[in-house]
Amino acid sequence: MRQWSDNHPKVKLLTRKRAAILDAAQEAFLQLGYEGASMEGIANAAGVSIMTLYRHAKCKETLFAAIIANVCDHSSEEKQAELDEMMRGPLKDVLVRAGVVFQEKLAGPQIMSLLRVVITEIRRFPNLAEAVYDAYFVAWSTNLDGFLAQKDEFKGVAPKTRKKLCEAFFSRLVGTDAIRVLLGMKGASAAERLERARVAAEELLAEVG
Amino acid sequence: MRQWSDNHPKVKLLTRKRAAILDAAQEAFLQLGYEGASMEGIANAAGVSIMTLYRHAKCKETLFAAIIANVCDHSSEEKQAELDEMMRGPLKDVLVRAGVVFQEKLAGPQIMSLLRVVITEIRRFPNLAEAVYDAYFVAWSTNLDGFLAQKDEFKGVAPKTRKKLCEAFFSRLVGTDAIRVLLGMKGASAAERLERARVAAEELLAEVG
DNA sequence: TCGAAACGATAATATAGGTTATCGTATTGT
DNA sequence: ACAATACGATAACCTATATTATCGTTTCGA
Repeated sequence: MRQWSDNHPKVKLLTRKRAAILDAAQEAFLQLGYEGASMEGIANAAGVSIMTLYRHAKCKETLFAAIIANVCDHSSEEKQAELDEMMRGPLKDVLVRAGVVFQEKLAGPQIMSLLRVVITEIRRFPNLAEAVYDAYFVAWSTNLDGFLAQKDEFKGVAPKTRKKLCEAFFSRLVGTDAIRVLLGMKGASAAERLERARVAAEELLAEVG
Repeated sequence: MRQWSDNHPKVKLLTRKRAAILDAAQEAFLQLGYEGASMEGIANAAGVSIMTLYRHAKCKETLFAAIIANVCDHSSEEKQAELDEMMRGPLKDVLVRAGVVFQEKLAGPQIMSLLRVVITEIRRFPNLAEAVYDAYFVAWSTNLDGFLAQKDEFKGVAPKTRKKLCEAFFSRLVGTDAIRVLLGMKGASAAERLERARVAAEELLAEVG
């Protein structure tokens, strides 16, 4: 049987054991980190023996890399579906809504766990960092850029400028709140996030009259 | 001889061995993280034997906690000195200058290493996170607040409002740049940081006419 | 100078966890 | 049903590293 390191980009779930291992490993790595998660613990959580775990995954490192890559891919895919529903209504409402959701997701356990574990392991897995950044921050910016490109208000804006505006929009929404949540402290309130999104939206729209 | 866990707040450097251990431990922990740094490695780097290391530090955990606390204290102290020189000239210039320095220090190796290691170890050392946040972000905000309190432009501003404005000022300067640097990616350019500081300064000053 | 305290070298202890080997059983596809 | 493959249980191996014990030597203050 082929191992995950052989078919790198897409991890196929051939059997239910494979899926169980994938789930358990993802849970363990995101929850406990690379060093904190043990192969034995992952095997137990998946309901398989250690040997079965090793028959599917070459070693801990490749398993970890496959899991993180998989989480990034999955994150990008499901974002696309959400965005279609989010991008309806008046332009400013869309921006504010997107800004709030962006902040909530960023402070949520999924992305935060991902950021923490990848930040911790930049030495061991230098290439994963950019993948995670792309999967969240670049993805949001790119999606908003594609949306704005179809709006009349942005007909006269150069693509490069439009891209910069999108990046600045989301960059403005990070703030010390992201640091606070990364440090395990309580994040901003819903009201604060809404207000921040409003200001960022107004700032963006001010650029196009 | 007393150990560091006995006199918690201030770690006195009684002997040159103590200082060497403190330096080596700080270097190792910030560079390699808590798990990545070994007691043997610290002892070697300090030029002492492992036994001497253990005679000064009760265990690895207390050593780590003492080091991080010490770094936070030292960081706050030296910030005060820099600020006195920074806070001269026209108000807007001061704000822009402070904004740029804040961003540069934040993206610098000192603070970034500190953030990374504390983010990694929030489970084991839950109380250190807030100490680090206070030592950098709260300290900057508090210092700016104290400075603005003496300015005529802020005579009519309520202290609570002024405090919020300071927090918002620095929060605006974090952005995705901080995440990028935490992930080991290249940060913003000097020009981008200057421009961001300018906008944040204008936004702050707009609140007081 | 003298005795107490600090120091160094070394070894031993203890634990944790990644990885592999073996061998017998269960599952599965044809 | 049968052969190939997957699976499980167990043990063993190996490494790294925190921590302690011992004992002889050095340093330093009174």
